[in-house]
Amino acid sequence: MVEAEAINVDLEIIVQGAQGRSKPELRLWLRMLSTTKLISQEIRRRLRAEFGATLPQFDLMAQLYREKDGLRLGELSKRTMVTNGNVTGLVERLEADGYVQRVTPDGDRRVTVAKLTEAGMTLFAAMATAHEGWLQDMMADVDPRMVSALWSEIGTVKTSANNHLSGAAFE
Amino acid sequence: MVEAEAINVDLEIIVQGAQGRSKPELRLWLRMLSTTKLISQEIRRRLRAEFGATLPQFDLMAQLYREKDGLRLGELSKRTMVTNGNVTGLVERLEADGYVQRVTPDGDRRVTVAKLTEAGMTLFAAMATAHEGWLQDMMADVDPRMVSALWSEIGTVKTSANNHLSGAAFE
DNA sequence: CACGAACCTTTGACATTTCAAATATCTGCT
DNA sequence: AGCAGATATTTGAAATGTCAAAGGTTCGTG
Repeated sequence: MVEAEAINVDLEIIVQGAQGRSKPELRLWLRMLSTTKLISQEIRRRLRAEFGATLPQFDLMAQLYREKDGLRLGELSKRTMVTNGNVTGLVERLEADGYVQRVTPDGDRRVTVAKLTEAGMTLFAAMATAHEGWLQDMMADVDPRMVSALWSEIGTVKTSANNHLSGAAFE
Repeated sequence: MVEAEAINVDLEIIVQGAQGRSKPELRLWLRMLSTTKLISQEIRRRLRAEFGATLPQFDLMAQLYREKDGLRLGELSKRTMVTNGNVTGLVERLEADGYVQRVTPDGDRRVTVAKLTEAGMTLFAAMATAHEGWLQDMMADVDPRMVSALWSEIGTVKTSANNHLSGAAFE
């Protein structure tokens, strides 16, 4: 009944829109958005299926994994691009699951530092390996040179966007 | 105290990670993700500030805007890449606000078709114009040729990802 | 026509998300 | 010491998000 190819084609047409009369920047944006959504959802599915974890949890643990001494919640918030209040809940649940530990340093009692536990490190290491594989798999049909080129070009986009944020640039 | 440039640089370093030893596909993915997050958040802020609307609402209305006869909720779900259950609530709220109308066609009573109201069309038209401008603004520092190139290259990535989804490809 | 399979949407349980307001703590200045 | 302002986190309300299960409805076939 339903074939994979038909689905893919539909998705592309659907998200892009039947008409091609939009400005190039808009077209690019819509394609960036649908592509990251597509890949994100696949990663989400696999994280859930294979590790019982969510993508935000994975992201958060990734930051803690490379800072063995832990990070303040505010730092975590910036690095994961997630709001403060959100980090609170994420860390709470990860702590309940035993993957993260919270400590308030003596020097400054306003601060909470989150750190991976042993179990957290073990779990993350496994997830990270799988995660990297999934990405290589999903990008298998993209020429390595294109991967590099894209990395650099998207950097340009990012810088441009960063320089045109409403709150930034001056003040 | 806090300068915009410093923020931007930090963000880049932070999200990318201090070490550059990951596989190119992973690096590209992280950069795609952080860039779309950055732009999404800016669009979200502006939609909220200028129109009191949310990004998912905008996305949903965009689909309805180009299908004047309306769409079934299942279709909406596919096009917005959002789950069925989620669409239910989104449409409910938009209906409560008077921007969308729900109808069950006579032919098939399982189906619900969502349609923009007059107010919905008016609002969306205004948002769409602004939205397109924001994107041109945020991508102002990207060479038009690069915009085109990116559009096409990201298409390759998308196709590749689509062909390597867990559920797709065969069966 | 009846019944089981397929289809479409909703519901319910949770997790994530944002924003704004509230808490708590620290710092600098007088 | 003491207080205003800056910092850091939590909380609360509302929206969005997923998934799985439940509700209806329609369809094909016996």
